[in-house]
Order: sequence, then C-alpha cells, then structure tokens
Amino acid sequence: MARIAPLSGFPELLPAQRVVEREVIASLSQTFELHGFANIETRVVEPLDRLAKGGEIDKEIYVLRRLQADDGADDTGLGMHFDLTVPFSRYVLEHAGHLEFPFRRFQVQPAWRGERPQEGRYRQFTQADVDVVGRDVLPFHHDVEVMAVMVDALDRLPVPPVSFQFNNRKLIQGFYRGLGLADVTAAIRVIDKLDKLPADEVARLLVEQAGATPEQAARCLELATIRVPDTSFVERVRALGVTDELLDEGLAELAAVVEGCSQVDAPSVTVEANLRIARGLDYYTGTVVEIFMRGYERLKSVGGGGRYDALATDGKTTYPGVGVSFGVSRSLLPLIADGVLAGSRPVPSAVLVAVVDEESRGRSTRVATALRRSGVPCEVAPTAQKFGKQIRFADRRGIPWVWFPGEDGEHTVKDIRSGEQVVADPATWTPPVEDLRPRVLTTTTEETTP
RNA sequence: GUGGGCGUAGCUCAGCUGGUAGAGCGCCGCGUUGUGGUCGCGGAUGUCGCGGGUUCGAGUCCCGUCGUUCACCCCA
Repeated sequence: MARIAPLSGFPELLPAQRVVEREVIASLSQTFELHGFANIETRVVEPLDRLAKGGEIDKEIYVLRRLQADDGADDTGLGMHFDLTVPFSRYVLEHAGHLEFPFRRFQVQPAWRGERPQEGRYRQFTQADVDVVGRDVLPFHHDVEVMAVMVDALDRLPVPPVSFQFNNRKLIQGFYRGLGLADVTAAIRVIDKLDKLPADEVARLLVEQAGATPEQAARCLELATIRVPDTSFVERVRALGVTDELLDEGLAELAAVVEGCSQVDAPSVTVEANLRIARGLDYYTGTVVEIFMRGYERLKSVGGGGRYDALATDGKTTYPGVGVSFGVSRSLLPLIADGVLAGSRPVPSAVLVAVVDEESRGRSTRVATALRRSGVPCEVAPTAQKFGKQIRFADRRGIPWVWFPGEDGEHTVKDIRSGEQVVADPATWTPPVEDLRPRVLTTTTEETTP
C-alpha cells in the first residue's frame, strides 16, 4: 500500500514511461538544432518582482524561503518560474552583451504553478520553447520561420496529429479599430469566450462590456467564425467591408505564416487560419498560435505562442521576439496514461548475458565487456538460475537477446522473441540497430523513433 | 482558490438497507533435473487511502484529511 502519499500535481514516471519522455525531448532538441537554435538552461528561481507582473498568475507562483528565515523577512524575494518566457526575457537582458542577435534559442525545462491539478494540468510540468529575439528590430520573416520549426518538430514526434491554429493581433485590432469599436482589449477577451458561450451570448457581452453596437457585435462574430486551411480568409475578411491600415498588415502577415507553415513537409500537422484565436496574454502584438492534438481536444491547447514586440527592455534597447512553446508534460502524460505511447522496455540493456554457474561469472562478465566495446548495452544475469529462469528474467524486462557463454569459446545468442539461437562471437556480434535502444511504441502504428 | 464524483490485492474491479474481505489478470512453486512464453495443478496476496466519530459490530453510515478526477478559473 502507498504509505508515502504522492504529491498532487507533481507527476513521476516509471522507467519505461520515462523512455517516452526522453525520446520526445531528444527528438525535439534534434529538430531545433537542425534549424540552428542553441540550447540554454535558465535558473529555476527569479526575483519575485520580475515574475509578478500583475494578473491572475501571481497567485500561482511558488515562493522560495529559508526555513530559518529572520522573523522580519518572511521570504527571500525569490519565486520559481511559471513559464520559460519570463526567465528567457531576463536572460536576454542580463547577457545581451554576450549574445548575437537575432538570438535563436530553445529551452526544455520544467516550470511550476500552484494550480489545482487535473489531467493535462500539473503543478510541475515540462515545456519546450523555441524563440528568436532581435535587438531593436526583428524582421517579420522570423515569425514564419519559428512557427515552421515547431511544425517540423511536432511532425517528427510519435504523437497524434496536431493542428496549428493561427491568427494575428494586428488583424483583430485593425478590424475592430476600422469598425469603430471603443474597447479593443475588452472585445478580444469576450471573443475568447466563444468556445464556452453561445454566439448570441457573446454578441450580448460585446455590447455590454466592449461598448459595441449590435451591428458591430455581429461583424465581430462574423470575423471570429472564419476558419480556413489556406489564405482564402483574406478575401472573406475584405468582404466584411472594414478598411484599416493595421488590418491590412495583419492580413498580409497571417497569410504569410499560413502559407509558410503549409509548405513544410509535415504530413501529420494541419495548419489553419482561425480568426477567433486570441490568447489571453496581452504581450502578444502580431502572430498568435494555439496548437491542438487530435483526440485530445479536451486538453485545450498543447502548445501556443506568438509575436511580442517588447519581450524585454532595459529602457534604452527593446528586444522584440517571436516564439512558440509545446507542453511536453501536458501532451505526453495523458498519452502515456491512455496507453497510446509506451516505452519498449524499462531497461536500456539489449542483451542479458546468462551465467552458467557462479564459478564462471567472470566468463559472462568478459562477454559483457566485449559487447559494450561494440556499443551494445547489456547486463549480466544477477543469479545463476536455470536458463529458463534467466530467459524469463530477460523477457520480463523486454530485453530481446540472451547470451549463453560456452565452455570453450562456443558462444550462442538467442532472440527470445523468435526463439532463434545462433553461434556468435562476443567481439563482433551486434544486434539489429532497432534493438540497441529502447523505443517509443504507439498503439496505432508499430513503432516510431526520432 | 470554489464546487461535485471517486479511493477495496501489483493491475482492472465486485462487495445489497452495517454482521468475521472476493474475482479475473499478474506474481510464486510444481509438472518440466540447465532454454522462457502454451497448458494443468497448487500457493501467497490486503493496516478496504489515512485519522476520528456513531454502533454490540463499519469496506459499508457521519466528520475531517490526503490522493485522484471533473467543472469554474487560468494556461503548457
């Protein structure tokens, strides 16, 4: 029985499950590096005043303090980061003198939020972020680039198909402005409720909270219901008859992002323009995106991001950025729990070297040494049980091969899946490459490895 | 943070209006004296999440607590 109570919201994985997470992180990192993004790791804590920029998230910050703090000082003024964007913006400011701009980095780290946990929401979770940051300026084409990188990265993952839903803040703001709407920010917040409230209710709220006329509210809803897999949204928006300079700019940018991401060779990723995607964070200024995973829409977005013209500023210089993050824990833990993803084995060993009797354990150890020299992960059987038991030991752990050391160099190795057993030389034999490392198994297809 | 559902063997679960804890799978042993998986026979599972209360008696009822899950909120 579990005498030690698990901590709610702080999930831990068993070895075979951890195989999945490690392979996914390795795959993401590899793709990001293929696109020339450097890896960084930021410290776990940040000064509280930097983390707390107002907003609901303040209450979710875990604060650090010493057990024997002075009575007067109840904390150290440090909190654990709740995402990777805030620490990154601080990192950029702090190390700006040593970075080359535009700076391209990726980061895969845990973050902490004191939330009520549930499926896909944890108090400690890992996310993977890719961003490009410029000094003073960051050309728009980086929006397309960084989104395309994430499209490529997620396409290579052994997860269900994902959908990138793009929108653009300039488009929304320009449209509302051209429409003559008073409170653009309030209107965006209301439109964001569209998946929870019926359309006519949203229209009512637009009138009530955003100072819209019924006519304006109707137009806003028309805009928000546009959702297409190509650039045809441009014509449909124009047909609504609103003209505005910012709107034009947003339309062009969104078209470029949708176009650019559609051109990535990524069969398991769909790309759409969805004009009701707003995203709550108010620092976004252009491109915004939310990512959804097929069959797991209940998790809401498994990733998201966008353009922020002032990621960081030191008063003299501003650093605009564009980035997107993928929720590693949010997407993987439900997939693992549902049995969609599993590790092929809980141990790295590809071979179990059997032990004939304790007197000859040295012979088995020498076989293992030879195999390791060839890069074959292996282990020696813990006890000299009957061979049937030793084979079962390997079978339980998913170790595909069992090596039987012979008396006079007469070695044999058995594939316990097929039962086939052949004479082999420890110095030269290697298993098929697909047996070398644990792999990620999916229930739908046979297997996938980065 | 607010409100609801659920917590029984390693796993999935059964257990009626309170009366001495069960099944399947898995695990262990033997059949099979050095090559597993099938089959047959046998065996062990457990502070019924934890603490308190009501009762002659609590897995069952009540309260609290922890865990889990759902909704709100927020977002990865």
